[in-house]
Amino acid sequence: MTLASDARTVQAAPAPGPAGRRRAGGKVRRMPREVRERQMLDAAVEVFARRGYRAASMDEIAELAGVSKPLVYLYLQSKEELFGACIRREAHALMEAVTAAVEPDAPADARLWNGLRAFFAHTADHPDGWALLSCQARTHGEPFTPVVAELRQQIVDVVTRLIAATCEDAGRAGAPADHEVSGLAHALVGAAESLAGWANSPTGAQPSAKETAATLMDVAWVGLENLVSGRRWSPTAPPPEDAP
Amino acid sequence: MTLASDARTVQAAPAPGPAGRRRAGGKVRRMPREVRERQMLDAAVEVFARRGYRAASMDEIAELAGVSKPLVYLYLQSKEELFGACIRREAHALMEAVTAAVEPDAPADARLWNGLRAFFAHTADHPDGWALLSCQARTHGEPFTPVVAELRQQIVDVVTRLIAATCEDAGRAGAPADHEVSGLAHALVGAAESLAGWANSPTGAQPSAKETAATLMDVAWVGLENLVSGRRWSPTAPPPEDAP
Amino acid sequence: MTLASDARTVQAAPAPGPAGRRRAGGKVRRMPREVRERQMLDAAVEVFARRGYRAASMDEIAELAGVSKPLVYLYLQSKEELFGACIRREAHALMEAVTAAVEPDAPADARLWNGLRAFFAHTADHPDGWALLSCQARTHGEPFTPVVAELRQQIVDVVTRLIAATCEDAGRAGAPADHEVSGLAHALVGAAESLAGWANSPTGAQPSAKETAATLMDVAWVGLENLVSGRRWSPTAPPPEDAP
Amino acid sequence: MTLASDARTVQAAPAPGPAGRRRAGGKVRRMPREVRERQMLDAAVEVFARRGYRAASMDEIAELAGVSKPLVYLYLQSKEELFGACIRREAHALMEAVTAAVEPDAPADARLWNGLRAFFAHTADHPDGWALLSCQARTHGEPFTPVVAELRQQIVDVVTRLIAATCEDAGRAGAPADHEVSGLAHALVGAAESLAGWANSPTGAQPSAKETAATLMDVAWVGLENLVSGRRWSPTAPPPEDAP
DNA sequence: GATGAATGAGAGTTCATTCAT
DNA sequence: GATGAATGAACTCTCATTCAT
Repeated sequence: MTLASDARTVQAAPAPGPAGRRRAGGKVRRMPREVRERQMLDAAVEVFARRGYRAASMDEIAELAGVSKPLVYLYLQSKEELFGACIRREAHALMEAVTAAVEPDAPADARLWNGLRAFFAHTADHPDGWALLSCQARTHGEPFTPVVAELRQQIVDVVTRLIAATCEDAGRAGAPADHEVSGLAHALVGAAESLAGWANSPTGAQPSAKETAATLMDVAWVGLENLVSGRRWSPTAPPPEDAP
Repeated sequence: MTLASDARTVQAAPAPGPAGRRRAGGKVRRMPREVRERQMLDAAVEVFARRGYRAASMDEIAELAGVSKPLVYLYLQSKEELFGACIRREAHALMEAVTAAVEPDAPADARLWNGLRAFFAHTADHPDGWALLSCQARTHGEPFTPVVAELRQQIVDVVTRLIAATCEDAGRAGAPADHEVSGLAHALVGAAESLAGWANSPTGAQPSAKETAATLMDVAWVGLENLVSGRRWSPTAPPPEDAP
Repeated sequence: MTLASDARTVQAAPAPGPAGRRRAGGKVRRMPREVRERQMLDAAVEVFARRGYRAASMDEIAELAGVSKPLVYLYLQSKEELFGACIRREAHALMEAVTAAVEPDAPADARLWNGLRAFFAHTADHPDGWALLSCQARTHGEPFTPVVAELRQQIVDVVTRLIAATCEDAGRAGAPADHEVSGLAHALVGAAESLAGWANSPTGAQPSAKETAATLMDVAWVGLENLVSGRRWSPTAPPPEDAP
Repeated sequence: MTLASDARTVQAAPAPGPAGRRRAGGKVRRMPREVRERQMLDAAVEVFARRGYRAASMDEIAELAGVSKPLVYLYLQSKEELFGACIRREAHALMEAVTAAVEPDAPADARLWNGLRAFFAHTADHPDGWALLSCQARTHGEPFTPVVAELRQQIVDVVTRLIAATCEDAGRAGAPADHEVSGLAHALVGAAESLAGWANSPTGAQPSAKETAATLMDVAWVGLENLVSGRRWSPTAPPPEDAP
């Protein structure tokens, strides 16, 4: 699992290198471009997550990255491009983490289980990246909305495929319709998102990724199995049909 | 059910009223403060939802509300207060809608079912309000985040109580621990939120509130029942314990 | 002769008005939009003339106009639009001044004479405006170049018509070809421009517009008459034909 | 006639030279300083002419010259110095071209004629240099204005001497006063400048240097002769003395 | 000698906010 | 009560210029 964003470098103590490469003040200068760029992306993800796209200022990003603003522009062109680069990197990292954890030949429930664990583990490790993908993604009106929406859709698609696979593992009778599967996928992803936020929130029990995944599996898997085998919940005493 | 935001007034042709209340130019003046304020809030919700908090401009809000900018400030103090007022109004309306639909004495599944239906119906009817609550409000580290967090907590609490009630309806054996209940509640709320967004998204099947609620009930209720009776999912072939 | 730019207001002491309209500091606020706009244009013409388009800063313009920068943007949109407005105003004023001085029914030489006097008088009175038209106009690469070029062309066209009229007043024989007339017009305008600059330059005799016009008439009119009647200068001892 | 700017080197494929002076990459290194400097000046003249002083960027100049930016600074100190060097080189080249064409012992009209032809030929051959001298340099109140002003004064002085010589060739009667001569010289130079711009402009007849010079001689020489012999134009019906 | 890496300073532009009528 | 006039502060972005290798 090679995740670009694993190599966080913000504020990280740089490799000392030979004596003389440090200034008296301790600030290392003249890093290779690749390293600087990663530092900037790290800082940008953090600031974008904390403030939102509009409220984030390039000044703050540059300062957090430990470079001057013009350098950010030199390497990453504009605020919009910078944001796009952040989104792409974080989405890619998350997808990598999840797909790497899912063995294609395992049974459906094992795949879901492993995928969920990887998802919760990754979002717990990269809360800022997850904040970017889950919150900023839905903000309307900004020029990058389509990009984010597409990356989010990729995640939903993976889950959709998982559920569809589950259906195929089971018998055919009463299999849910396509739009039901789609709805389920969104429900599952939403539940996972919410749990990720809850698990990472400072208040509360701070459960591990495994516990969180188990909680979700407990409630979702049986429900899924039920659904797949055609059983549905129905109101025992059907409510009056007044509401939409 | 008296929801403030039901009485949308943006751009609506005002009731003419007695002669003399209109100017020659056709613009109605001297509306009662309450009405003006609602107009402003309606406009603000729309603009905030469309653009996001930072990108929304007071100019656009004032223009959409049909009033001058200083009046907006006279009534609502500042952009931040205005946003807070929007959030409070929309949150209150949503809570009202949901709680009004839940009969306290009904069985647990009926309460959940009715609550979900009301939730999906309301969010579908007030997409701007829902966009505010679900997206814009979470983004910013700004001072209104607590308001939204509180609303969300209220909803989670309601659901938590529902689940707890379900547990009590069932026997005691294997009842989930408190933190499990909490996690379940968050999962359920997240699933509902995600479904609401999906159901309202322009792409896709545009299911009715009832269908959406059914989708969620199908997967969640059986899972809940299972959980309540102490059954858990567990990996049939336990994966190697390498991950957290 | 009603020239917009005659009513210069930069730094002008504003009409006092009733007591109480001045602040203690003496700065008058809340002028009608029209007045403020003229102030800004005056300041902009001065700064653009002094620094050139690119080197002129909106800060300096705003300060010279005695207003804040946002007001300049509120009224005049952008630097480019502001420059365009300056060019248009100054070109219009110059054209007005010249055409107003030329009686259409007068003989050709009288028209040229009066036109030149008006030209020199106006450029002497509005050196900044003239600097804008004559210098900035030729700067390449800027987005407004076509506009300035067109306005400059209008001036050349007026002179061209004057010369053509002179030709018609004279007999037909040996009348100069069209492209010769065009060249003459450019030569005359260039001479006038140069004289205007010389007449306004701090060094030297500071001749009046009338004297300047006389100097130009002395050399140009006889030349013109000669040309019109078909006489040309030719090298008495023709130089070897090696040069282009 | 040795004009520095004749040896244009921009983008020119350098003479290969002995093996070993090229790198593997094909880029020639270690050119003699003189050559490098000329390349830079050529590039700078082109970019300054195209964009104007302020809009020209050192990046673009360095790139066009095919060298790195620090090298430009090493050789030419600063943007301002670089611009000054361009102006000086182009001004020197123009003066050389004109003075080389004027035989000191020829009669006055021949000297004027040859000088004008050389002027128009040179400006036509070096449009960028001429653009620099005629437009960019006048605009700015910056420190290189004196350089251009001095060049211009040199030209005016030459013309002034020509006119004075013409006066001496003719009789003394009615010879123009000194300030008249000065004015005439400015008018002539301005006319020539304007014609140079017109002759080089993309629109229009694109006349040759000889034709352009002839056009100017036709109108100016007779005027000069007239003036020298004391004849003046005067309004046949003197206009009312209302204007300055 | 030549250059990739880096920046201080300042540009145009926008916006929430407040007077003074 | 309602508004046209006005601004301080901040933002994105660019550029001439210099190190350190």
